[in-house]
Amino acid sequence: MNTIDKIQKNLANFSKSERKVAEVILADPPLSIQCSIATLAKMADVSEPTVNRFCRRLDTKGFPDFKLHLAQSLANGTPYVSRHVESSDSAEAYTNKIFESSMAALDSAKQTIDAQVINQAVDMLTQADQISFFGLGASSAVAHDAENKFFRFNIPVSCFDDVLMMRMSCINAREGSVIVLFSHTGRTKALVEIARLARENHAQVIGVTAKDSPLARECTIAVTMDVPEDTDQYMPMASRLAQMVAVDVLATGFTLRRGPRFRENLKRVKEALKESRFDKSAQP
Amino acid sequence: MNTIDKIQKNLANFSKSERKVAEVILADPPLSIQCSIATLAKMADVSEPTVNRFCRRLDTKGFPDFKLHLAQSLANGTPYVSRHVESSDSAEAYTNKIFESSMAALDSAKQTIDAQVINQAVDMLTQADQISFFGLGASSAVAHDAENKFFRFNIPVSCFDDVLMMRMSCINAREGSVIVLFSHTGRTKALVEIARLARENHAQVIGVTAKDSPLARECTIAVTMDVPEDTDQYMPMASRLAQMVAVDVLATGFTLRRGPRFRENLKRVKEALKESRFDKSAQP
DNA sequence: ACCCATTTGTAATTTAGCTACATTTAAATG
DNA sequence: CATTTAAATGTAGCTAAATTACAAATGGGT
Repeated sequence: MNTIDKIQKNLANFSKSERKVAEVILADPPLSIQCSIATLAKMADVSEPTVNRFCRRLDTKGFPDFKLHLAQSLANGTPYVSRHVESSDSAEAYTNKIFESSMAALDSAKQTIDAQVINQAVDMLTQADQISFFGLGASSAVAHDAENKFFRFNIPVSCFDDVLMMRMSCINAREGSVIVLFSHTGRTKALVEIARLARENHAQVIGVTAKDSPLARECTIAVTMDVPEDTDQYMPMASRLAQMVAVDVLATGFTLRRGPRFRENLKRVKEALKESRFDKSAQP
Repeated sequence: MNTIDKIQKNLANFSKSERKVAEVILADPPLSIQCSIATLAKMADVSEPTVNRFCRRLDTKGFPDFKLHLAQSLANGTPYVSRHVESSDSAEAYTNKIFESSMAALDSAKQTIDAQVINQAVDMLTQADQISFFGLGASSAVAHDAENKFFRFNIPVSCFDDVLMMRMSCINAREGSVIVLFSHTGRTKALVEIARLARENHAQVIGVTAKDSPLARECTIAVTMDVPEDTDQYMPMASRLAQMVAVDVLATGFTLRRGPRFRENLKRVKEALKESRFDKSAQP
């Protein structure tokens, strides 16, 4: 798929001259796509047809076609460097890497999320009398974010990042209660128990978590996404982002389902916030 | 940035023939990048130089360069339809659109963030005796997230999403205190006052906020990013994501600065969490 | 209706990329 | 170790694609 990866993978299969071409391209891909075949050949110290043959070996029609493919690999966030942060990285380097890997994670989440499940979850949320958001650790921020979002919809919402409070909340759950649980791994024992407890008390449970995890199995609906977690970091990064975007998706589905009159209400909430702000034109 | 959007936006500015070209391209962008200038001219029923002029009007060097830009726009899921959610959208449609616009927002943030400023902020954070994270509204979730992240570093951290608590915290600030403020607009009056108060009490203030905003001016260091907020939504979405990634960047810079022994400590924190999880192999 | 500015097309020029063939290099076999 | 043969690389010529310069046409404004 990715042309850069493809080149790197085939490095061994290339001939000596072709490898020279590969190295020149890998050294600075963005430069390469601006070069003509002649300049690139000169840079790699090979002949033009060698460059052309190199392109063909990568299943492209020729040099221009190869550049097109390469350009796509370089587009929008697709990192052309290994996206793991190295201890020698400059501020610019790790900043870019983290942004790029975050985008890649969202792309992966997007590709693996099931719109059908989103639809069911939105259904459930729109029919809820009351919505609670639970998250522990890194996911607690996501739960807070969800509370903030759904609070604007003028329905009873609550949010807990504490197991005991979650428990108490579950015990008081009713038929119309919907509980949304955020967990990257879906293996946090406490949360799995919470999910079970909630269902025993007839609440509906939506889990935003890993596929086929213990938590997913305990939920009424499991919104699952594949997020490549950068395990080198010892900190969950990408998963919270994906969960937050999932919240955005659910919130958006919610407003769409509620219709235009409801969106007017949202507008009023936003207007109400304006007073607390400095005017954009005024220079304080 | 995005070439497709650029074409659509400039449709009105184009001349009659140029618009013909634009329409042919928009009708099937993937096809266009495979065409030569001659075939594209024929398809649009214009002359070749007209196509060339069209390309130049979009700030490209010529037709081949334009194709490169177009190819990038088409890459990795970047939608070549407008990414605003419509009320008629299916679950799949709005899910994709939200993920895509989130990625685009991060890309924009990445391009406008200043690594030099990140570096300064990391410097400041590593020298802090104590770090506090403040955020109101949608940014409160970001502040919580930051607290969670920096808590793992085993330094005194706190987090407030309440103006009164922020005030009290500022009054108790000392030389070594670093306060990180999150605000998308940078115009929330309360937060600007907090920043001033903090500085009056000799705390160092890092603002993750909008460029040239009142808040940015009150801070010791302002980490600013351009994030195209989808104002149709009446809810901040993209900005929180960008802020969270900024937190990741700062946290990463922090660990890198602290060196390898420090990272060992992080590993231990992670190991400690394992006990509270279901084993991946065990099927409960 | 005429003039000027803008737009569009034609034809020529330039440049880039590709093909066919020659040369070199390396490998394999007697 | 020599010789043959296949693979790899380069050279030169050719084709097609893109650009430039200029001319024709269109359209607004006086």
